[in-house]
This record gives sequence, structure tokens and C-alpha cells, in this order.
Amino acid sequence: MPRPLNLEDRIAKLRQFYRHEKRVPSYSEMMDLFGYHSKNAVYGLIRRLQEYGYVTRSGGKIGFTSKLIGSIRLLGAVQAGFPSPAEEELVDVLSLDEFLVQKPEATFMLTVTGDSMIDAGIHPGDIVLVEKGGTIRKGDIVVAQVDGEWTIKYFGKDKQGAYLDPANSAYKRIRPKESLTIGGKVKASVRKYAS
Amino acid sequence: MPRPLNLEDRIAKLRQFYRHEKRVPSYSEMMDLFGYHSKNAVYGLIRRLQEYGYVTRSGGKIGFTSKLIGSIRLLGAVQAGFPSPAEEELVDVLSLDEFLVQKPEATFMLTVTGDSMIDAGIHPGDIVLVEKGGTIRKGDIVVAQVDGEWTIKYFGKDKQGAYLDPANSAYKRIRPKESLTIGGKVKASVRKYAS
DNA sequence: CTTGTAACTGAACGAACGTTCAGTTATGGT
DNA sequence: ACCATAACTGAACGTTCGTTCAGTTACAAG
Repeated sequence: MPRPLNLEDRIAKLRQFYRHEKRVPSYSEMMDLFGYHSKNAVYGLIRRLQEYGYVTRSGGKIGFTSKLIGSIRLLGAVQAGFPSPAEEELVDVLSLDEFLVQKPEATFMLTVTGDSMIDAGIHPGDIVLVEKGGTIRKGDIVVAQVDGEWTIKYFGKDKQGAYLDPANSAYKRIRPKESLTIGGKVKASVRKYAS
Repeated sequence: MPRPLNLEDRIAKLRQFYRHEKRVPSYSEMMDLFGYHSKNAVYGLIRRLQEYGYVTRSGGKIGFTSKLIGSIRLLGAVQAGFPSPAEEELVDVLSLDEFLVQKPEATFMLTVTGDSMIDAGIHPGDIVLVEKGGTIRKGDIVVAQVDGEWTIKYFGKDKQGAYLDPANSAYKRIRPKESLTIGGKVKASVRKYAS
């Protein structure tokens, strides 16, 4: 067998470079980065990384996938415990953007006000990712304008027409008197803790 | 006044290119992309984009910032309503990764099991972003191993020592009998809706 | 210890890169 | 209608790019 090529170090260094420079290093820059003395060494390494899905190539140019750019290490099994530094190499890396957003050009961020969805675990101050367009189904959480005011509620429909349900027993079902405009469908909710 | 240069179109096109190719286009590629007949036109455009914080430059090479790469359009004022297609130009764009993750190399994703934090709006099936290391303060939500088992709870401390509090009245305060290992601090929680 | 193999070296190549310069064109304000 | 101004054209430049090739080196399995 030939010499082993430890990808882990190299990948870590590429991540580091990208975070600093916000761009993909050139072959000669990678030469320095990895301590190679030949550009062809880089060439081979990149081909490997491409096989494993870390980089893409188009038009003789290199692009990094979310496996390199992404910032979150995903842990498959939860109850299995927490990773020790030694076994961290195995986990997959992804980007939250890619994970949560399917249509970037149609997705917005909204800060939630009011407690009408609190039983659905959506608290005031939470952030909600809303996708415009697409079909709305019964049971979807939507951002809607009823009679001039914007709210976030469960969407429903029956023989009397469309209605909006809060997730809070203190409020009751809303039936639009005049107008109902659906702004979009809630695809995800996010809460950021201060500390 | 000289000719106006409509940045919006160009920025949209750069976004599109980046999503497809996962890399920054070269000057000549941008020439085609924007319909220019001179590379110098691109040169000037890039200088503008750099001023506005869309691109970075290092070593004669271009990098895209999260303003270009990011996938979420941020709406500052919520109750103000939903943006019409016409006014969408004004809003800022950011990346969820950058927004939620401060230390990418120390942050993990965990899927929540169990309902012990349900009153804090953390439901089973939710995803939690955990940052390893750093100081833990009273009131922080932590991922911890008590007497061999991993859980997610509020962290607290008094004269009897450290304890863990659930956010569910059906469960009660936990005091570690033998061991307590803090895996990390919960920095954010995320829920993704299926549809 | 030998041998197969893939990681690497080092040099070379044309192509494409980002940048510069002098000049032209379109546009909004006066 | 004119002018100031910045967007743009078009050509040129040295530099650096990604790729190729023939040859060398280090490792692991038999």
C-alpha cells in the first residue's frame, strides 16, 4: 500500500482558510497550506476531496460544498451520548441554511410577537422562517393578514370557508370578515439564546 | 450625473451563479453574466460591491460575504407587515449559520428526545445547537451527563452543589449522585416543519 | 525483505486571470 | 441644451492559474 493521506487535517485547514478569507484557496496557496512542495500533490488531493463530496469543479475552478463551508457538525444518534474529541472525525457537517431553507429566494425571517402560538412551541421573540408561494394545506402554520392585521396561526378550511386557529387556549378561532391574505408558510422556527 | 448602475440585478445574478456553481465567478464569467463587453466594467462593479460589503478581496482574489451567500432575507419590523415584491430590495440578507453559530468548530447539532424541556418551548424532535466549552452560568440550558445518562436541562447551583432543572412540572429537580458532566451549552433551538 | 501502489516531486505548458490605461458613451442636474 | 460624471469599451500587460508528464519516495501487505 502506498502512503496514507490524512484528509482530516487538510479539511480542517481548508475550513480555516475559508473562514478567514471567505474564498477558495488556489492550488499554490494550498501547497503552502498543506506543506507540499509540488502543485501536483494538491491536484491529487483535490481529486480525492471531490470523490468524497467536499469540493465541486466547474470550468477548471474549484468550489467548496456545504461539507466544507457548513458550520454544524451533525450528531446522528442523540441518546448515544456526546462525542469525545477523538471520535469527532466521523460526524457529518452541514450548513443550517441548506438544512432549513429549500427556496432561498422565497424565504424570509420574521421575529414573532404575541403569544398566540405558544402551545405550538413558538414563543414571542422567536424567529420564524417563512416561505412565500407554494400550496397551503390544512394544518400548516401560516403568516396571514386578516382584515388588515398580520398574524401567525394554524391554517384551516371547512364548508364555511378558511379560518385561522391560534395555538393558545386563551384565544379563539378567527374567521376573516373581509379579507384574508396568506403571506407564506412557516417552514421552521428558531430560538436563539442570549448567552 | 453619470449612468446609473443597477446593483440589484447584478447581485441577484451573482447569487444565482453561486448557488449553481458553489464558487465565485471569474471576471470574464461575470462579463457574460452581466452582458458587459469589457472586463474593466466588471472591475468597477466589483469595487462597488466591495464598498457595500458584498464581496471581499484578498490576494487579488474575490470572496463573497454572507450578504451574497446567505439565504435568508431579514425583515426588521415584523408587525409592519409583509414585504411586497416591489420593496424587497431594501431588506438585508444573512446566513443562518453566521446568525446562530459563533464558534463553528465547537458547535454540534442534537435532536431532542423526551419532553422534559417542553415548557421552555423545546419539544421532542426539535434540534438543538450545542456549543462545547465556555463558562456555564445559572439558568443556562445545558446538555449534561448525570450518573451515566445524557439529558438536556436548565443548569443551576446552590450551597448543596450543582443541580439540573427540567422545564416540565411533571418532572423534578435532579441532583447528581455520582457524576455530572456538562457536554455544552444550548445556544439555539430549531424546529423544522415537514411540509 | 521484497514488491505493488499511490502519495508525492519538479519542471513545463498554454490559457486565463486580475489589473491598468486611454478613450467613449450615456445619463441626470442645472 | 449643455456639462459634469461615472459607467462602460477595447486593448494590452505581466502574473498566476490548473493541468500534464516522467520520475521518485514512502508505506503496507505478502
